[in-house]
Amino acid sequence: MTTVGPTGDDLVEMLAALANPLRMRIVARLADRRDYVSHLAREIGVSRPLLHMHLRKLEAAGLIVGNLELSEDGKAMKYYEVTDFSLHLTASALAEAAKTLTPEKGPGAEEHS
Amino acid sequence: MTTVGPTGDDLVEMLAALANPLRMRIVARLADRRDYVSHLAREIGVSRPLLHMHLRKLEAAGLIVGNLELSEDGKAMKYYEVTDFSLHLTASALAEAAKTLTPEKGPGAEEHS
DNA sequence: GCCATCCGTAAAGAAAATCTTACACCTGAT
DNA sequence: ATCAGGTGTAAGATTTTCTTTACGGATGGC
Repeated sequence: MTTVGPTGDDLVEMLAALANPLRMRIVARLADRRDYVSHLAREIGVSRPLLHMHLRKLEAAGLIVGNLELSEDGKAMKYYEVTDFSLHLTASALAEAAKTLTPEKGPGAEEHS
Repeated sequence: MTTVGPTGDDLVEMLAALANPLRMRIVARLADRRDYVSHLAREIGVSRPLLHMHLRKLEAAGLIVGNLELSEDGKAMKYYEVTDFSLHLTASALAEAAKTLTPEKGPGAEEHS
């Protein structure tokens, strides 16, 4: 059985994206229905710049996707929606992912010539 | 179907604990076999105080547990091992968890008497 | 006594994440 | 022209997380 899943680094990024109350709420809202930035900001009660930042992080992790659309009255609106992610986290799954983590930036242990 | 799972806040804590390369490696090691602090620190190549801090975070999240034991030669050694956690992360699972998140510390929206 | 192993923590510095405020741009309606 | 609504981003203050360095205490063997 080789489910492959995301690399260790990608997994860390996804987990980091979800490990925040505000972002968890954002995902929850978008899971119910897609929405555009300004409206979502009002719904959740956050400033637009702040929401923008969190959306970027969620999108970078591949948990949501946004695309710019034009409303009938010509306004440019960016709609976000969740992707079909599904992560099963167990100790062994983590062990598997850990194998593909970028090696830590050590103090440059000298490689002999 | 009511799988209940952890509360939103607990889930955030667990995800935050796992969303770190070093801690992911720690869990990976402990998933293979339990170990005590000093040895684990040498294996992973980290200072003991640093490892200690990460272990605390993982334990606080309920992902690992440690207990102090006495080796034959009388040394006190703290052994850590992983717990049987299992988290299934999907958009709807997140939406469910988000319902039990602690309300944000708002600027104290006045409660009318 | 002195050294080696184990345990822990406190204090201070470096780095990263979070949040606010302010700005700039575009479109349609008044 | 001005306003209302949408978009985005940049700079700075604040907070949290990560990391190092320096301590302290306990045990057993030389």
